[in-house]
Amino acid sequence: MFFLKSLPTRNVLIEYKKRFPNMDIEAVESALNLLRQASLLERHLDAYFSTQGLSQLRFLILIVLDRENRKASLKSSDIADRLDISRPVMTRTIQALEKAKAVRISEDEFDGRAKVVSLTDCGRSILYNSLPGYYDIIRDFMERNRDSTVS
Amino acid sequence: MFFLKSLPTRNVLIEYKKRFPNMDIEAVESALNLLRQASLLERHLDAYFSTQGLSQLRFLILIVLDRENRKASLKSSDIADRLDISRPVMTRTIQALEKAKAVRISEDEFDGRAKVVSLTDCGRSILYNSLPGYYDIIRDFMERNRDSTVS
DNA sequence: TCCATCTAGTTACCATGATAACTATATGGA
DNA sequence: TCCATATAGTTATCATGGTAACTAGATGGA
Repeated sequence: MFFLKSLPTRNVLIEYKKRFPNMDIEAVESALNLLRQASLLERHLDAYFSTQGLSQLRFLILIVLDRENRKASLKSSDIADRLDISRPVMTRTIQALEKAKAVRISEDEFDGRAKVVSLTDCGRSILYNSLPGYYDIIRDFMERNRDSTVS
Repeated sequence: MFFLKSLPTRNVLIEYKKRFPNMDIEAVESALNLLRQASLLERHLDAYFSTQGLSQLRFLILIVLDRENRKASLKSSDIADRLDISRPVMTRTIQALEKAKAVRISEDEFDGRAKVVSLTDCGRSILYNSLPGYYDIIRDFMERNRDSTVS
């Protein structure tokens, strides 16, 4: 989350550059724009997900499972790796998803330490019901922000 | 924070579009790229800020104060508005900054409810010491990612 | 084979965002 | 003037990210 409603004007950046000459004005402008845009989009998505009983991460877990579930169930740690997220967060989140009947957690038959996660029919409907709204938010957001874009 | 290390390929998106025709493939690609890039940059910045005894938000508060402190001290709620952040978070964060001697909190002379926040010399040095490293991270990041850019 | 080391998952705890509900003060219309 | 309502800040609590340290199981070289 990055906030700063009104980004610094170019003049302000030029002032800072006088004192900190290693600053790259274009890079800073693009970076702040990137951070701000992404934070706004994340807020829209988070608000939407919470109406669906989901969160960013829960949604992504369902997406990953839907994408690769047919070949085999995924180990919890594989999902964590793919999502670039810590294992404790993974544990907590898949337990919440299991409680919501969206995933099934079972023992791995080859590795006694591992758990495998698979999507339930219920989980798949939650995901598929949420996707149209998700795509609408993205389309509207990208449309509205086509101009204030990141280089 | 948006994770998903490897974004969906175009083929995967095309598959989803068959089922969810309201999806705009270009928009989804751009949006996921935007979210991923911003999350990576935020991670770099957060890691850097924590070496400086700062956080994103503490840094931004110092920046806002530095930018506008000369004309008058800022009310806590004005900063919260500018940073688009909730007041409880503001309360907690300026109290932490006060404890670190980076800001001074005093009563507003016109409004008995309000508090005004101003940058201390110590706070200004913390900020100015952190800026060169901050600009370096941004420059390097934007350089490395000039190609994988957001439309 | 056996032990050192690695890995999967969990637990405990911290950081930092949010909202709801509270207190104290300000403000404006009857 | 006085009271209803609005606003500033705080407190309590939740959500969701992280790391450190733990348990249990896997693995590979002496």
